[in-house]
Amino acid sequence: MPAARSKSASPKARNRGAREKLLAAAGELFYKHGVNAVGIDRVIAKAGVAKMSLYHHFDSKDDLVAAWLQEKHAAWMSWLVERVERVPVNNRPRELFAAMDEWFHTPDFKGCAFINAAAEAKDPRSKTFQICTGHTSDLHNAIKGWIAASHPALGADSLALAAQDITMIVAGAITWAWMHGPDGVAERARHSALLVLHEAR
Amino acid sequence: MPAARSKSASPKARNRGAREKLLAAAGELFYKHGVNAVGIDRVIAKAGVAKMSLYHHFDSKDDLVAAWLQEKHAAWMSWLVERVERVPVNNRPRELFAAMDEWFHTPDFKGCAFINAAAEAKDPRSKTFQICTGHTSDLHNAIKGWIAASHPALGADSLALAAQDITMIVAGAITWAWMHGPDGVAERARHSALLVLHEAR
DNA sequence: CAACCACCAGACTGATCGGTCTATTCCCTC
DNA sequence: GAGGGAATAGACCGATCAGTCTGGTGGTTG
Repeated sequence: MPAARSKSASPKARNRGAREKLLAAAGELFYKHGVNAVGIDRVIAKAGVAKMSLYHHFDSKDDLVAAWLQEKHAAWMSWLVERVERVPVNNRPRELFAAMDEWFHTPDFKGCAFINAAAEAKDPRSKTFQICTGHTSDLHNAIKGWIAASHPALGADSLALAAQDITMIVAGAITWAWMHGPDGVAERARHSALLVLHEAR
Repeated sequence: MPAARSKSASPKARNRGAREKLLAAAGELFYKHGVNAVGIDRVIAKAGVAKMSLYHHFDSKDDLVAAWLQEKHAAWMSWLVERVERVPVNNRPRELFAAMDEWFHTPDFKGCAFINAAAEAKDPRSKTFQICTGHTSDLHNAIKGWIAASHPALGADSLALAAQDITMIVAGAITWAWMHGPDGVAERARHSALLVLHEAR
């Protein structure tokens, strides 16, 4: 969750970093209000950046949206992976839901940016939509890795199915936590997921 | 799923039904493209109705959106209830997922209109958002009723929790089916839900 | 017949949309 | 110190946004 603010993404670090400011502002606004509800002018105002700087770094609004989602995807996944994989392999499935619980209680939590963005995408073939489905696919793969490590006896098929089940449970929990509040949601999801996992063979 | 086309909603049935045409057109467009991506002009063009007729029946676009969601909520719930409750009580939990599977494979399926609309709502206190959360709450209650009938030994607390678990699983399945395609998704969700149900006490 | 009412077509408003263009300034590197 | 690239402010474009207003049509009802 905490934003990784380490090094400039620009190859040469001599500019004043309009790109980073744009991505940060766009991220906040798009996540909070939705992609279609936020105009270019509002983004550049929040970023404190000229409009031409935006179109210098990005081809279009869609391109900015895609870049934001790409970045967010990388940040979110690496946060989760780091968070989950610092506990022993056997505890990782439960740790996933501890991480979810923490995330759900973040002050600015507004559900899954990728599910939300996918809901606004005009075309399933758009880059935006592809990134969104890629996000859930990557999450599915990460979960598969974790339960493979904690349940080495599972065959490849059961593994993929159990991982899908758990990914769907996580997706439902995120949606529920956003719409009805975060309390206890991750705990319920963990309960369901561990049942699935326990029963897998 | 099939639209209930029975009687005119207007108290006096002598008009030509611009309101119904508007709700039908708005429903199609809003569900398919998202609320914020569809303008008033497109709605009235599709409905074949004058702009003033829209503002005669609805106060604003938000009001039209709310009316559409209300109507859709009522239609969807009554479809599901009718579908599930025509099988014996013991089969109703599984029948829920048979209904989901059928719905997921509908040609124009684009996920849950209420989850999608909630993602676009500008304010959690808006009427739109309230209808969306109300929708999932009503679904939760319906599920609670079904598992109460099929598992009469369950206490009130376990009942509510199990129903929440299953509602979250359904929500996750809807999202997954929309983003990754409908095949087999309901089957996986049913599997998880029946585990939850079997283990509830 | 006259009043009424739902409905129609379409012009119009002010704001905002995504995006382009010009002109200027700053700073870094040859 | 000259050149170049990244940044700036802000005017401008046509399109579209939600919403208003005028004026007219046709059918129903008193």
